[in-house]
Amino acid sequence: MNRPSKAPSVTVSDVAREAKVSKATAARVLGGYGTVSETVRAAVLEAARALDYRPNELARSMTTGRSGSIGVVVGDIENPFFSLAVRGISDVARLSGINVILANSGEDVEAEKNAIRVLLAKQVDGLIVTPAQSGEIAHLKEIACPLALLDRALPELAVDTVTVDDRNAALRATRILTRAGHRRIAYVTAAMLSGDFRGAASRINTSTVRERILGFIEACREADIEGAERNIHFGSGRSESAHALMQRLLKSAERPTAILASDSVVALELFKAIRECGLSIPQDISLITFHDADWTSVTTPPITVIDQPVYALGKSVAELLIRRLKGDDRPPERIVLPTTIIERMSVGPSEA
Amino acid sequence: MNRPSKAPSVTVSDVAREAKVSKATAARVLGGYGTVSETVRAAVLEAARALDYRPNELARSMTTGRSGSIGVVVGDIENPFFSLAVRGISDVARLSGINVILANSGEDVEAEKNAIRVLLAKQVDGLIVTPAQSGEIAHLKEIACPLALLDRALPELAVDTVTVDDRNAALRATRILTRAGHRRIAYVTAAMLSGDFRGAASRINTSTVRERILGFIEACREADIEGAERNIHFGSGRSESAHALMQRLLKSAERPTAILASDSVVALELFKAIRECGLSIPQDISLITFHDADWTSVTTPPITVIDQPVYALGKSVAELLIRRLKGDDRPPERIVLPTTIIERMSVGPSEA
DNA sequence: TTTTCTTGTGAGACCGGTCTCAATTGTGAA
DNA sequence: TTCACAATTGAGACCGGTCTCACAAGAAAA
Repeated sequence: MNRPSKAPSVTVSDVAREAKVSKATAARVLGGYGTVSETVRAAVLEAARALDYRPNELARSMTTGRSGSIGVVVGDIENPFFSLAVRGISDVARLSGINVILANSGEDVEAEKNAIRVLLAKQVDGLIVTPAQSGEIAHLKEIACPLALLDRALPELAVDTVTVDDRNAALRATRILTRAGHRRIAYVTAAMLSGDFRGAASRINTSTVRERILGFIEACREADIEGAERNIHFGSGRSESAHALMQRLLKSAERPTAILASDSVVALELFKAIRECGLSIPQDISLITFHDADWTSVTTPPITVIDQPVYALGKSVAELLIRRLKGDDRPPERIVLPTTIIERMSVGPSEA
Repeated sequence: MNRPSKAPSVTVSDVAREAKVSKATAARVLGGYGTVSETVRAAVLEAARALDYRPNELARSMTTGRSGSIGVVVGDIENPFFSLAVRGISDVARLSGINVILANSGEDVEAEKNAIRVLLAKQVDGLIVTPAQSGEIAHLKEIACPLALLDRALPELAVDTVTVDDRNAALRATRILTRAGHRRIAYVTAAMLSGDFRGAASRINTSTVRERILGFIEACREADIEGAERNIHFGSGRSESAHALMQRLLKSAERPTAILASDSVVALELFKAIRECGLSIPQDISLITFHDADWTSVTTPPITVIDQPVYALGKSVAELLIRRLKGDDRPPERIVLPTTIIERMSVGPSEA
């Protein structure tokens, strides 16, 4: 086995010769199209078995124009949020006999562009993307095959989109914090901001980020907290700089008494940073995070989370995309899935 | 944008016509092979730009026989162990301009067979597999392209393989437990066992599982613990039945005072089950797990783990496979990466 | 100046399938 | 018995690239 060189693969012609029929006929039974008599069908099948014929999907795709696979571009496959969503996508795809080519953008637009280019060159039938940045979406606009957006909507892009009710989720979560008496509340996200923020949330194009911020600000406003915009911290992923940023935040005189984290990776980093600073949850600081990652229930204290239907998120985009692949041409749909908040033990009353 | 129907894609011929050269010449500059004069090259490039030519990777693959992509079949992409290994693979692949088609086997042999069939039909240049079961490997033997094994070796299969020193790791971890005075120690793994076990570890074909068990038994033997074989529990994944199995284990009269878990997913389930049973770590029960998953350091108490170089594991197999893709034909290599144990707070002295 | 290489280019086969179209045969209807 | 029509089958074009081969032209060598 394992001859790295050429695999003298068996083709339809070989099978046809063996079965003593024309290439066209053999192709018909092997490809499962057209009409063939039972006798001939049996003969061809037998010949195929004898020769151990395996169809060349590439050749098939070339003529049909369909490759039977979809491309998925996510920010970071290591983030359990995406792993789970991808599972949802894969499961649905498998049921339709479609397979998934996965690409990682690392939340970098250039990598994203490149991944899309490669996937398109591979003739994927459709694409599911979690756009890394909001500013640059020209490359998404010019995609000539069905496209669906996962978790992050782009208002300028009229395509199938599945998100969660981020704004409302952020609003409710923040309210839990304000009602516990907190007034110095920070929102910490891994998202990068292109350009300057200065409170103009409407300028943020990525829906997920914008909506959450709007919800956060709204809750703060309800509680008469001013300048909530200043407590929004971008770019807090798993990097060195992010860690430093968190340390600075936690050690500042204006240290927040409560934090809302945009995903479980950020939350875990925050959790560690909080501990490193000798602070404790929820006495010194309260924490709520998006995504009910599996570890959030086993920490001490367990973390209050915004439970997003992540698997369903993946499942839904995949269904939307596949439906479109099958020729459906309704106007683009924007599905918003509901979230629930699981209150655990990481929120305490404000000391201040 | 987004016409789901036909994309009247621009071909080499179109570019050739536009540039007023032959198809062969246009193909030469577009494909980057052969020799072309500067003038003509510029003209073709210009025409390609004007027409927005995008190569059809499929067509290219068909003639060259190489698809420029490798297939990766892992047990469960949701398991952080695999996500991280896949990251390692992707990163290496990207550097070589190769992309990765990912498939999930769900640790099921039939799904694995199917995934491999599909990937092969898509003409992947090589395969990286984490074999789900040890018994059935016929489908792996007959793979006609370079194959590399990730994390699990198969002695009968002479192909490039990268694993960790499972036996030694299990040995050292178990010793920590025996030296703390534990005598009722359980090894809990998600692996399924085909057929009966009855202590004949040598009958287990999957190296990872077998080696760990051997290391575990060896350590028990060193400490004069008899019947360690009876304390090995298979099939403890994330399923309902697994949960029931854990509950039973923890509530039995012969409840172990220490547990070694085969991966972080199993460990997390165990951690929850232990808590549900009203037991505490490390007072009532000690716990060590394979894989330094990120959450293991934030629980109370933090978990002692066997730190596997997961990213390097992925990186190495990918390098091995790609080297072979490039024509290297040395005999198959079996790389064993070292592990280290990170002692945290989940191991205490035995009460018994 | 003639011969021998290079170098650049075009024509056309080929990869392994799908699919159109025409030809052949068999069948029930007229 | 004759004809329209359905069912089967084969021949060959085609998808969009790559690649071999022959040939022309200019450069270097004799």
